[in-house]
Amino acid sequence: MVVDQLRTQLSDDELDRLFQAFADATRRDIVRRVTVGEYSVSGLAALYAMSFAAVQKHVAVLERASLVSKEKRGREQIVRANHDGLQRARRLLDDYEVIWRQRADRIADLLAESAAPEPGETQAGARTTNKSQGQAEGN
Amino acid sequence: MVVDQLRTQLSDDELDRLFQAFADATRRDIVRRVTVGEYSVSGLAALYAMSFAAVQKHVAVLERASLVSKEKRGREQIVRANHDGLQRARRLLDDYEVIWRQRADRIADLLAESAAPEPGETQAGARTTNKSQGQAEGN
DNA sequence: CTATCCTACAACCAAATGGTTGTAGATCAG
DNA sequence: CTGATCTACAACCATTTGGTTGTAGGATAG
Repeated sequence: MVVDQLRTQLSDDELDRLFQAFADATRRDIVRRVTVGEYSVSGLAALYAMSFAAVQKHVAVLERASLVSKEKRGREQIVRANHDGLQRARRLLDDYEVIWRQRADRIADLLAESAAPEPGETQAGARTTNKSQGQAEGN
Repeated sequence: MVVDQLRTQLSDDELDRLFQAFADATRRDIVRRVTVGEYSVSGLAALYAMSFAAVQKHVAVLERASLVSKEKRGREQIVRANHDGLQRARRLLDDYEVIWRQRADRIADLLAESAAPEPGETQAGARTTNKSQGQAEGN
């Protein structure tokens, strides 16, 4: 029951690409727009004060992050939202939320027990007491 | 009723910093860890195969994104999670979700009406019909 | 007091990012 | 066929990012 909150199974690279894709206002705007309607790449490019090639790159970033997909239609390339990517990002943040709440619960438990020094499984290991505390375990 | 889903009122810069902060596996790990327990900066540094200064920079990125905060305790600097930042990120993705669902609803409506060409408020404007479609409006 | 530990910060470097212009291939209109 | 449009991609540039090492200052242990 301890591994359940990380069910999403996204690789580090996928998450890097996902959040990196969101870390730009133009790209967030593109995502919002193609969520509402359909745009060609040039249709999107007309919306922003930058070159066509720049918007093309933004779309490419979103595509690598699985947040949008393109579909050729005649001579245009239609960009549409990929809802799965969005949901995966949400799920990760939800996982953090779950961890946060578990922590709150655990603190409540500790306060309830108040003094029952169950050895070997306390919340220790967090505070860096001093030397030789678990190295490189988490990378 | 159209502005309600963007109640979060986060500036573009804040959102940039927020998502940029999540766009690195080491930083995500730091957030996860300090959500569970308390770590000093050097305690965190001992966990990763990189220099103390590098971890220090990661923590600084998280701090500028309002995802963690530091508190001086003796000669150590304790890093702890800032739940608000996390919640703000979640809320933005939730907003996208709301927009997505509204779009689904609207498509359903259109399919229901099937043919009732209510002028001036159809879903057009999205497809880039051809020339002179709303430029620079969104930036 | 002295040595050690934790932190902060500057300087530097390679690679990635976000933008540009230019060139070239497809597709559509006439 | 010809011209206009939409796209893709290469090359280039400035800035940011993610890492390093080195120096210096404040807090603690002995």
